[in-house]
Amino acid sequence: MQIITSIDVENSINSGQVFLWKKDENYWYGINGQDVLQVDLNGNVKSYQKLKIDFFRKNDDIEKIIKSISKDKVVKNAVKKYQGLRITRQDPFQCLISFIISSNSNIPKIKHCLENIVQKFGKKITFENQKFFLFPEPNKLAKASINEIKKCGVGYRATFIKEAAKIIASKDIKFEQLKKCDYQETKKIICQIPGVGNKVADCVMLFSLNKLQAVPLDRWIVRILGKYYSNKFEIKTKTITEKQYEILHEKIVNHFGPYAGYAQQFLFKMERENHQKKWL
DNA sequence: CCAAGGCCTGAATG
DNA sequence: ACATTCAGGCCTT
Repeated sequence: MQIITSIDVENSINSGQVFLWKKDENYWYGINGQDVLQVDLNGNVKSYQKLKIDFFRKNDDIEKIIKSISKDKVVKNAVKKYQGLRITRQDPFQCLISFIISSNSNIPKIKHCLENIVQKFGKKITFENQKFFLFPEPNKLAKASINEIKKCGVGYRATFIKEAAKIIASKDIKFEQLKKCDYQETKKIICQIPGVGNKVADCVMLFSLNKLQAVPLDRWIVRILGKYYSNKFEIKTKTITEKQYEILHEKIVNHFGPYAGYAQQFLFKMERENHQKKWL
């Protein structure tokens, strides 16, 4: 099989990983913490803060990863069809808040809420002749009132957001430290944050803390496993308990290997496209 | 350890 | 129209 190592920005942005992104004729623009990224169609990134960040994980050995996860026909097809789809390396705080908001919600609404949050609490800047709002720093959301946060449309998640921001602002949890910890240890720590359960934790770990074996098991992935992998991973109930989540994840990593998170992203993309679900 | 119910909100369904 | 249902879950009982 021929593995193409270039990046498909469109597929990567439109795969449920990020929300504060928009496109004009030539570029994608995205908010990433205190930074704004301008990305051309080849995945070349220009940073507002002039940082050299590897947002699309170009430094990953994608050829090795694709080979590693290509364990069955289903992923192989997804990988082939959505070539160039990459896992992103996001600002952890923004990623955390984004996925706390994501729970029991959907992409258009998550995007809407996050846009309200950056407008209300983020710093306004100009980059490439356009106005952007940066993502608010933890301290800013930690000090905000629950009601102010609620006005962004996040509902009961407002308390989670404030408490999460307080934990990060106070440095009780340090993302830079978590990047050095292993999967299990990291998960145990971030699940202590209110509004963060198994699924949200896996999103934060996969998309911002370099844990490529993290596999967010949302409704879609559970559905996919039931549909294409019923012989390998049997799922009896509609909603899976914490224990079942743990066991299932173990089986998945057993099957797909240490880059299982990549496999998950390809499968997720495939099934959502098949069902013509909306992206950004 | 598991099951059930509640939760903000808005778009989609009937 | 208007009421239900549902959506990238989590938390409490």
